Amino acid sequence: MSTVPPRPPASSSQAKDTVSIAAVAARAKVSIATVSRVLNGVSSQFSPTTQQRVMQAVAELGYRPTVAGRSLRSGQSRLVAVLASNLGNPSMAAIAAAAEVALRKAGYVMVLCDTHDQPELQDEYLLEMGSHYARGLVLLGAVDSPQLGRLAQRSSQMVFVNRRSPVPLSEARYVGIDNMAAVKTVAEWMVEHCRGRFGLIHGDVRSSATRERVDGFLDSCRKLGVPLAQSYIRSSVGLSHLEIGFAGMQALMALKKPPIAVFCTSDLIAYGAHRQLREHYPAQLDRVALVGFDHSPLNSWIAPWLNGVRVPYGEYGDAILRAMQSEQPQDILLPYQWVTAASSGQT
Amino acid sequence: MSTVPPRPPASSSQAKDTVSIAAVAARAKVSIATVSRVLNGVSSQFSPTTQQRVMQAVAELGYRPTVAGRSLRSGQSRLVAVLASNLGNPSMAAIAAAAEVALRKAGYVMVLCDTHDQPELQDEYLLEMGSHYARGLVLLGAVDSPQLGRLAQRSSQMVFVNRRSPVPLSEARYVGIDNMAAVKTVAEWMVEHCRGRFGLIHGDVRSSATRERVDGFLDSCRKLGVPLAQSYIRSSVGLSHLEIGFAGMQALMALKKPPIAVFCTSDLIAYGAHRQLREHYPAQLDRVALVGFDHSPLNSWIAPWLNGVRVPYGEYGDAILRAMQSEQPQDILLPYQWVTAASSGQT
DNA sequence: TAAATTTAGGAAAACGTTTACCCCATTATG
DNA sequence: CATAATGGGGTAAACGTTTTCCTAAATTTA
Repeated sequence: MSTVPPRPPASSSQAKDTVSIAAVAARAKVSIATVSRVLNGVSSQFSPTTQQRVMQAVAELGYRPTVAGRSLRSGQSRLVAVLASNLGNPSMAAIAAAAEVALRKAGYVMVLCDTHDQPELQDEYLLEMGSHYARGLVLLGAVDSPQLGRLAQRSSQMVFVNRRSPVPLSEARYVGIDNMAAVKTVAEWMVEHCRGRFGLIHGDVRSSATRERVDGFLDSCRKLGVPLAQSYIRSSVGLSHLEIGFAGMQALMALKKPPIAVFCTSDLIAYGAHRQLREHYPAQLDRVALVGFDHSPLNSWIAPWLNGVRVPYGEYGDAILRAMQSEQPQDILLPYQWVTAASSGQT
Repeated sequence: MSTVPPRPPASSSQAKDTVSIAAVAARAKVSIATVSRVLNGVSSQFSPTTQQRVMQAVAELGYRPTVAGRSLRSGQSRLVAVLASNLGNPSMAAIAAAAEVALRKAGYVMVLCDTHDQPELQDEYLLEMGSHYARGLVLLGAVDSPQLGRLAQRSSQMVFVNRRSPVPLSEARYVGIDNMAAVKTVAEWMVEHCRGRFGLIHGDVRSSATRERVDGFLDSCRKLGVPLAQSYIRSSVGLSHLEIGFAGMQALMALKKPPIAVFCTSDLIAYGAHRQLREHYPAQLDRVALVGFDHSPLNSWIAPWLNGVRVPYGEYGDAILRAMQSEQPQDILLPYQWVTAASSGQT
């Protein structure tokens, strides 16, 4: 890990047609200070003529403040970094897209990074964004890394999404789903529809979201009087969610009494489980109910057989923005929705 | 459209713990010029002791050059903007993710924007990125807009991806698929498997990619002696690809002699078509072959029934980088792959 | 009318880099 | 030995903003 990033590659030549604030000032026959003040709306009032002259010069020259000068002086920027742990995951991509819209509307510019769940890469990005004077850091699936703790008390706001901070922080902003309540709904549905004959396939428990879902689900089952035997709980480390589902379902179907319903802690896991059934247990395809978590809009088109908890990815954007801008650090838990295969038909 | 963007929101206080090049120079007991030169590897050699003193000071202080100062001085930055026309489209998200990895490896930082296919938004982003001294502009589905032409001869490199520049440019860099060759393969397969009994559902022809695919396909069919009747060609404007597929398939199935194979110019359209069959013509579900274009890795898991052209999204990253960095503007056509439902099982 | 207060706007100092221009010491060349 | 060439490294001038002082004019108050 190199401490100092490379300099920008040399370009042909400095574009000299850039119009600076000095040019505007000259054209409007005022000082550059006045131009800056008018544009930033600082200092109570100006004479109407001055204001108008400045605005006209700005319009005529097509002036737009250079970001570098501005941030150098002010020590701030409009950049907000979103560090996703895995952009290949459609749900993360959906959140990133929603964040982009919300940030854009608030005047920020989003920088999107993929940490690939690697602490070194996350650190590299954290440092890089620090040197950009990034206004905010949105961690979409944070991993534990040396810089994470150090940057906690920095001026830029950190927001943790879906996965809580792996290090204890004094100021923790969090956006996510009420996993506990959601899996309680799942557990109730499963108990009602198939007493005792259900299983669980989950992802890596190092993710706080997965942990909450697994623990909450098992806990709810216990409280409902239908505790889950260990052999009906499956996972694997080092595999993708798709493969975890594929392998997990294989193990479950090999049991003496295979489940007739399976809760998968993500849609991707459910896709994998479905493929296992389709390829090796086609007769059971319609008899084993699958429950996912995410419920991408695509599901109603290509995976209508999937029940699950719908996570409102579209609402993440505004929520992230609110969490970032709020004076006091706060948790935002978004409302989820329970979707059954029967009801998912309407778009 | 406001010409001048808002200034960054006021923050609590300027973080004063930032370590500048001056601090490094003081600690190493050299001038700041020397520090800069050592770090940037400019000017042939330094005495080993100097070099070592500087590096040690850098390490001890954890120094990292401030981006604003650097780009203000040099008129360049390591930012590369990717302007996507619709991040909700999984294939665009996939390309963006691939681009991020490639750019990152080359020392760039990706800024991701969603233009929502709106010229005004695209212009806004183009201007914004200009004021960031963006090193490159990657247009992932460009639309025609006033600024697009003006920025052509700018210092930052423009790369058009999948959709060619809507305005004639002297220096056009393009990355995409060889649509012509791909649809020829599709046409041949369809003619061989179902003489004359096939249809076409396509998206908005304002996209050059769609246009190439439609024209190429029809042309290939004609050359193969099986021209396509107008009633077997369907599209709709203003709908999402999913809905276009749904509606298009409905129209095709209502024909006196419905097709037994349908070419959809994108996977999403094929998903929509499949849903139409599933919901309203379940008896035909296994009898009508669908051909898509994209072939997301998810297909083998949840849409194994889909044939199609696989677009190597993973390779877009490197290709975009090459196109951006190459001295001479060039087109890069990536190799595609023909995938049939039968063979898509592996992976 | 003179003094006190407000107001509009200019001059200049930062912000953190890179780099053109030096100067000094050392070595090579005549 | 004198001079030219070289290498190492310091000084200071940019880059384009924002903002702190200040000043001069305009307004209010006594």
